[in-house]
Amino acid sequence: MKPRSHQQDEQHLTEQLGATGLRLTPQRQQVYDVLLHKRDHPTAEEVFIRAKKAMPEISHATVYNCLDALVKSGLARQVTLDRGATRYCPHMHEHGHFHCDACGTVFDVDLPTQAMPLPKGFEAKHFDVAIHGSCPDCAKKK
Amino acid sequence: MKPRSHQQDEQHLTEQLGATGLRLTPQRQQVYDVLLHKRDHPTAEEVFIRAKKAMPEISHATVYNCLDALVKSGLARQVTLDRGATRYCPHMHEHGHFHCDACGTVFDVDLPTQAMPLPKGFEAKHFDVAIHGSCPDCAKKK
DNA sequence: CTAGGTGCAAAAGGTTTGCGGTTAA
DNA sequence: TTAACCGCAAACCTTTTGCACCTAG
Repeated sequence: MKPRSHQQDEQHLTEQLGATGLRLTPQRQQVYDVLLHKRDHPTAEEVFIRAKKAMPEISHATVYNCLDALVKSGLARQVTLDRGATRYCPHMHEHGHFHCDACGTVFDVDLPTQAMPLPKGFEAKHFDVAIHGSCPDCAKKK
Repeated sequence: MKPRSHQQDEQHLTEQLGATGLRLTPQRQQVYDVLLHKRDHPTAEEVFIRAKKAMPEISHATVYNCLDALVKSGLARQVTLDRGATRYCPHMHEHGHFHCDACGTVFDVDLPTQAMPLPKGFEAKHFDVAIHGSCPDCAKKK
């Protein structure tokens, strides 16, 4: 995956929102920037905290609204790893998430989901794969 | 997978709880019965409602406690399909869940998780695979 | 006797909603 | 002008916790 330039990100954001009938607002731009800047699968609360640094008046409700707008526009994805808060990921191609039980880090992993055989008649639209275990660093330390 | 008889289920329950240092109580037995009886991946609330029919004095807290006990003893599994309530499944071999977006039904599906290639150094303990799409019936109706 | 289990009610996350006010097309 | 959006606060839903009582080992 080739990284997009900042300008391209900006344009992509406007286009994708527009195609969904949504406006580009400073808040949505800010929330998207937060997601792109550090791709560590933050929760809505973490996005809120980071966005608040650049935009102190932003509210929880707006962060949720913006994240929803990004998800609806195909610019971000919700990631559910456990019963805790939903995490967000701006990495849009089909992939899974590896969660290290020891250090808590979430890694993006490519997975051959097309190769997963389903019983006859089932039509899959989206695979949500969460893998729990130890990341290389933590596996070594054990 | 060959189904266990009622008596075998009972014995299995006692053994597995015992091995985890937990007691067999009427409530835990009841909750386990609910899970075994209709394997439709109920939420804790649904388990509560069903258990309450046979045991009207049972409480929410106890249902959560019992479900935890079953999970800890390896008799049931938590299933997370969306941001909604956690579902429970007494089907213990490694498998995934197919969620039909149209009718809401959850299907157990066998998956070759061993075949999923992970980057070097990662050690997987558990795969949590949720697939969203249309089940055969709903796919036909479209 | 004492550790574990139960039921109740209150609290604790995480997320959504209602509403008055603001802004962009 | 009007539909979309914002911020705030309250509501909501799911799950956890504190506590008094009970029961099995």
